[in-house]
Amino acid sequence: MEDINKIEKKWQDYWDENEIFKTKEESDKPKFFCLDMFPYPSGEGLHVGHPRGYSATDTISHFKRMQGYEVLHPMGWDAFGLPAENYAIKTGVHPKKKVEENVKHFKKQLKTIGFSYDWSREINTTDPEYFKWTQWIFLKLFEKGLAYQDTRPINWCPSCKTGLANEEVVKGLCDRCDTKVVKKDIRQWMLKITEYADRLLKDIDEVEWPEPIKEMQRNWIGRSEGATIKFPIKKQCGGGVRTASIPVILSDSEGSHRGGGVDDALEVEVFTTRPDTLFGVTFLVVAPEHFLVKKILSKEIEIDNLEEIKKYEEEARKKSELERTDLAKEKTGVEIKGLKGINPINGEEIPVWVADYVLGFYGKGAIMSVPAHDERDYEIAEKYGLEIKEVVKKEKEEPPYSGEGEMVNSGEFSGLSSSEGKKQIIKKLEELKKGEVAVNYKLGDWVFSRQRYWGEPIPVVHCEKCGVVALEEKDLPLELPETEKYEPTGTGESPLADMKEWLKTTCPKCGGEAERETNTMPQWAGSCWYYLAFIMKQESEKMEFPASRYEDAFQRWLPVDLYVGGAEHAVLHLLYARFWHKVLYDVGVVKTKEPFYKLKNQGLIMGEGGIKMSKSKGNVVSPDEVIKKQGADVLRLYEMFLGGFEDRVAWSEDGVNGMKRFLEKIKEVSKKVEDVPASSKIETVLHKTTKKVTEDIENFKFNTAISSLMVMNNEMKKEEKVSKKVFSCFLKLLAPFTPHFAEEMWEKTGNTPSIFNEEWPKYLEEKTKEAEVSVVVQVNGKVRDTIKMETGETEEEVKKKALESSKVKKWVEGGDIKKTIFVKDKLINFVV
RNA sequence: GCCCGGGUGGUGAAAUUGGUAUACACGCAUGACUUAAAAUCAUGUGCCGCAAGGUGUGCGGGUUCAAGUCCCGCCCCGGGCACCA
Repeated sequence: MEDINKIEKKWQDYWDENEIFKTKEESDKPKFFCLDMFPYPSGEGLHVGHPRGYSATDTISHFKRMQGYEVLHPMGWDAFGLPAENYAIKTGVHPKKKVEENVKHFKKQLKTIGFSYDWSREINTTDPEYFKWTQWIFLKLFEKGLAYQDTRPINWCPSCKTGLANEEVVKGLCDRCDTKVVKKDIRQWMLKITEYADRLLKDIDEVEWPEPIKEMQRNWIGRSEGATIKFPIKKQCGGGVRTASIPVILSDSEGSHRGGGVDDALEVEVFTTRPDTLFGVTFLVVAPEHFLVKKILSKEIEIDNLEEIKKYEEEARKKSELERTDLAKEKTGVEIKGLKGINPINGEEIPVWVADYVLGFYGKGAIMSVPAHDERDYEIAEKYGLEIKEVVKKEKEEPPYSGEGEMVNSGEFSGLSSSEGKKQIIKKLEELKKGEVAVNYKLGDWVFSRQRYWGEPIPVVHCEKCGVVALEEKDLPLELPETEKYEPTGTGESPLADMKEWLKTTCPKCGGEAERETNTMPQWAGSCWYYLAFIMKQESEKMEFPASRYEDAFQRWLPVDLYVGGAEHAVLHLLYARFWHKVLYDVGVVKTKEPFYKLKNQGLIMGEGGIKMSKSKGNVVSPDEVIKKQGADVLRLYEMFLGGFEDRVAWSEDGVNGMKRFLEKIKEVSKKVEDVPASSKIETVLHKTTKKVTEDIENFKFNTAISSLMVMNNEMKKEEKVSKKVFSCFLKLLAPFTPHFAEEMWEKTGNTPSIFNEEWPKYLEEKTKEAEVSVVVQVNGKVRDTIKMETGETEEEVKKKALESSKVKKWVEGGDIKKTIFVKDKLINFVV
């Protein structure tokens, strides 16, 4: 068994020494950029999930190289982030040191599997040489006004002691540690990803990605078209004496003085996608966070039921976002008594409510309620006995009817279609200065700062005179200070804030005293542009400013032709990287709109029996073990064979053994290889197999490609002598899956290494057809016999021969043949 | 609730897109080799039936000479989204 490891090592060294897989920058060949999502080098090392994706890209890289492409197939390390830092806190070992160790281990593991990476392009996000570019891109974002500071309540993980981006919060929990996320007011750096929302949405149509991932990005961006509409708010005087109440227009106190005109009157603005239902509005609802509620609580606005509103607001505040958005719970709300809203289209007075099903952070934090045509509004209206007014003709459905249709009870707009009505009502509102066309997004700006040590320092200083000043290109990289204290403070300040010496600096603008920014970048920063780094990092050269020196290389290699990784990054890395790429496009650094042309997600590998692999269950399979026992090729082959690439699959120890057997059988066949002409039968098999393997690799159907290689091997096994020419072709087809084994067999059967310098076999369509075919004979659609015929036989001939068969006769006798269906070389069906 | 996937032997899975359902592999059974076991090799292996034959791709209908594949109505599993106005 040790043999296998030795042989594999032999070939790995051979490839290294002869630079077989090194990407040549000067090359006339067409390019192919084949990229894996680079790993976080964790202390645990590789698990079997990693090589699944990596084997696929490696197979494709070999395949493309043999087809005459210059392939860029690199690997690197996404090494900033919490695990190394947490380890440092526990042990005092500097994260840098831990990362170095982990990288070494990871790299060794990957090398043992024999992936054909061009290691001269290895990159690491924590190298100053690397992150000075991450910082440089930040400077570009800052220059363009896309990076800004803000203090607002953001998601805060009390366990990680840092702020989080929206994308990192899943169902109210921190994506990495599952701690309940809370809201916290701290100073943050934000990136204006919202400015790119439309382009991120539009351009996703142009890339070849799995549809579910595209859909997730579309949903996350969440564009909706509609209108904003302003509802004036009036106070009803006279408290409980309703009949005597006299409406008075309230002024907006933010407009300072009372008694002004209509312009500074208090208004509640709402966002709606259905302006066509404006006549059906029977009440307004504001979120508990709405400024109207704030004004009521601060007694700026007097109402009749302050206590009730106060209580409701308090309760809403206590609820987590998760509880707030739990669809199953019954909706609640309280009327704000003493206030009325005015429908701008018809002057109708309507009640105003507070309810926590309206979310403060979406749209305007307030809605116009149309119970006849919205489920949520309907629920509230039913519960509290509010008016329900139908304004869209429905066919037969029970209320609420939320579809579109002919407008009714809508004054001059009655009779219009919803879509036409939308336009006309918006037009009318614009004339009245009470509304306008609006587009709303779910996507929020990206909370970009983290209050932790192990990340890229944000390259700006705070100067008393000049404010926030960016560092200059020549001052990069801005490195992290050396320290032994990595603990997060938990106060909203990063541990860097305590490092006085590092903190103190001079302002690049005025030269006066200044302090450095103490927040660091999130882990996503480094992975936003790493694919570019692989292009820049040629021949192990350092990546140096200015950016313009890489223009030609970017032009040559972009976009990434194939990108493979897990689906879990759908709205994180894959969205962030697209955003940065578009910014770099605007800056003129890159010339393609999108970074990754084709994306494939590998399915999860489960443990034996389909149970999730986990340490606690003790069913984690280590790739090292498999390699040691069976060899890297068996591991690779098995991971490609065990199911559809994108499907979830379960590991099976027995299945692994089957792969080993397959390779042994090939060895047996190789003993029969001689310089003899190929039999016509095996010639056909070869052409068929070549066709199948070529097409299957292109379509990511590795499992069936391998099975067709097994079929071919079984065929060769039946032959007395195997033609060397045929066997050599077979090895070439096999090589992308089991590179070491193929190389060894290649040499053993008298060829000159490397097999990867060979051309990919071609097939001839006409040679994939067999001389003899078996034609199915059916009677009334049921198979009764199969007959051997020469390929291309006519209907007459087949019919004649078919009717000779006793098995067929038996079923045809005693009836007339009413109809005969004939499919050439396949089937004949008699209808009796 | 909505949007994607998917449901085929004992198991992982194939099926050229309407044309022999279960390729390939695992497992199992029997036999050979062996003192024995493992490994290996050979043969068999959807189900019912001694056989002829029947039957069979989640369930119920339909179209067709012919349906795993197309149409209609359900059920189940996986993933995503989910009070987004």
